[in-house]
Amino acid sequence: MANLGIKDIAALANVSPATVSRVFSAPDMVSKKTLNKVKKVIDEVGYRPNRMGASLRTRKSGNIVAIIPDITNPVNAGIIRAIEQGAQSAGYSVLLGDTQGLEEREQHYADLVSHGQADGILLFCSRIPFKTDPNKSLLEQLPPMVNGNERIDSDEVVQVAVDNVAAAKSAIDYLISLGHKRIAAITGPDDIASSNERLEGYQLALKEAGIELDSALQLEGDYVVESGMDCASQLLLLPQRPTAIFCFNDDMAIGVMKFLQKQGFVVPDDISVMGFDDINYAKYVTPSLTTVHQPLNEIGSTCIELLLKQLKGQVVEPGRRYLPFELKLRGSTGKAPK
Amino acid sequence: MANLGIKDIAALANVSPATVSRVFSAPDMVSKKTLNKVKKVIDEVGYRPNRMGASLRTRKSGNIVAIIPDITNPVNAGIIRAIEQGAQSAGYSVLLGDTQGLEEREQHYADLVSHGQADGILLFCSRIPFKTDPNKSLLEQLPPMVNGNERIDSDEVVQVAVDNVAAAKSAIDYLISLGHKRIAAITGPDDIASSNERLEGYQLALKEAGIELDSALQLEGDYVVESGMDCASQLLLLPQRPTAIFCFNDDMAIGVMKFLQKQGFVVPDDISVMGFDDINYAKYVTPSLTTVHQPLNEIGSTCIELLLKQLKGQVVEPGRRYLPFELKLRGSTGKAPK
DNA sequence: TAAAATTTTGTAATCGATTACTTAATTTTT
DNA sequence: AAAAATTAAGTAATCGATTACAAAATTTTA
Repeated sequence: MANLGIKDIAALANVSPATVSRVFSAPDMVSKKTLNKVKKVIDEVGYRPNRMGASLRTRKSGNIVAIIPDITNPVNAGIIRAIEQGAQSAGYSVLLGDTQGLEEREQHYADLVSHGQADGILLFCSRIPFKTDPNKSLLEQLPPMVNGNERIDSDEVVQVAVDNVAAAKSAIDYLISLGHKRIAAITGPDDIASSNERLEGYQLALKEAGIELDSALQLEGDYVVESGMDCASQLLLLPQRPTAIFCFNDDMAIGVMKFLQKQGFVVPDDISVMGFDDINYAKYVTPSLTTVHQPLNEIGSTCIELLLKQLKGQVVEPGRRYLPFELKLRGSTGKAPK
Repeated sequence: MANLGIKDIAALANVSPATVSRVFSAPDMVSKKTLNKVKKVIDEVGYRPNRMGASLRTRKSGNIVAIIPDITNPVNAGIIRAIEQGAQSAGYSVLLGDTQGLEEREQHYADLVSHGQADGILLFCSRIPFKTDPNKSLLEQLPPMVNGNERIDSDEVVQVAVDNVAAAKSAIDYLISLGHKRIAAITGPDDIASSNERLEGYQLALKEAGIELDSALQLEGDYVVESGMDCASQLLLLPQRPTAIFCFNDDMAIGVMKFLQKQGFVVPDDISVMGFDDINYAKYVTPSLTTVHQPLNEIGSTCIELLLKQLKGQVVEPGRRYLPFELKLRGSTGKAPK
């Protein structure tokens, strides 16, 4: 069964191709009688309009591409799920661009737009994957795009995220309120904007509380469990150990706890541990992990909403939009030991 | 800057559109001299060939669609990552079809193929999302497709998975070897084929060991942590408690452990707990979780490989391909108490 | 009921590439 | 150096829809 095209349907129903097209795109422009006639033919032969044909003419692919560093990261997966949902109900499909953090791949996926294979970009990385002309304003060079969860250093980009500075600060404020003074931070890689923002919040909170910064308490991790373990072991070797460790994601916090426990420390009695993200398993480790909750669903749905707006031709004010974080106080943090 | 098309490039370079086309698709069919001439124009004006135009003509979209019940499930995410990798390096893009388990959505995504928006399907569900004509053979009605990780009841479909029967059986064999006789199973929803297969393996192992099946020890869960907790509480109410609990995924096993511990039981001294999947966090819960490892990367890469083969026009023998599972013996299982 | 207004349908150009086929240019053979 | 063989380039049809515009049919108005 060679696939039938709009012209075949038109012939079978004794109408013009234009009419068949209108049956789909503007059914109330065609009379009841012909509408039924055409519809009948359509489902008799099982006709499906070819999207490539339409896309070529309309210059809309109906796809958006989501560029993310790693889909196995539960934070990203949660966001993507919400995006997929929103896109689907607006008639869009989502192209998954898992980059493994490689710039080359970020560009590859961004290029889908210039090839007409996608109409817009949801970007979860901290660099702009285009060669841009520094003479012109960014705004007029970018395709419809929303930057989510990460930070791009430009106020001409539409951005959606949690206020990482404020979130980290409020995490540290909480630890300080428990009496902690020696508070370590295990950061993410230093080319990740959100990690740097969290670091800023950490330092801000300590300064405000009049606690001196100690660079020995600031370690760079890479967001995986093992790296939490490594950093924890370094911290334990310090002449003056921290009484609390704030990790910039939950995975590292889990690694820290695991390592401390292996060494015979009791969390939180000896050392408090705090994470960031509030992944599902944070509740179920032992002790349950105190952490900063990120509203993944809301992040995802806001991103897609703002992108869809742009795709409809509406103007979206560039700049950052902050979504509310929430401290989840659980079992891994407690009063500072004296 | 209105976007330039192949004709514009041809005009600028003083060649025919055919030649420009060949610069991309068959560069060694064009002479060095013209090749350079055309290439120069191409990157002077930043020309990007429009994929819709090409797709329309070639009837290949360059997309494949991955239909999965839930991207936030780490098992699915791991598989998808491998798929994305393989697809990308073969020049394909992946459309993400997260269905939330809804048949309607499965169909929606499968339809992308009949609309020419995707060339093939990677299906991780246990039903075929097409209306099929029972008179003809399935084989000739299906588009290029691979069914992964789940089971479809037809030997005309290309399938890739772990042998769930054997995997579950060997899990139970192991528990039996530790002296357990009262072994509970917490299954997945009963419309999930893989769950039913695991159940089969469970029952098979018990029978072979001459242990009588006890329907009170077989509870249906739904693969989330809370459901593990619920089922655990039911099992504890039994007059004769199990000494080991085999959960059909790790999340439920984590829930079971958490609940048992809350009730003051010691895992594994009082009750052993075993999971299935070997998600990343299985290693990091306390005690670490004994489970059945699924080779996510290999599942994903095998799926995409078999699909790409079909897309290249090669014939792929339908039927199941089993990938090796592995028992991960960790801290949550131990000798049966006497 | 004829004219005007409105609704419905049709015609044909168009989107941007690919490719079978033809023609032109170049190289090889004799 | 002419003929044959090979390589390079061009011509024009084609993929399947959409849509501006024109024409026909229908309804409303006077």
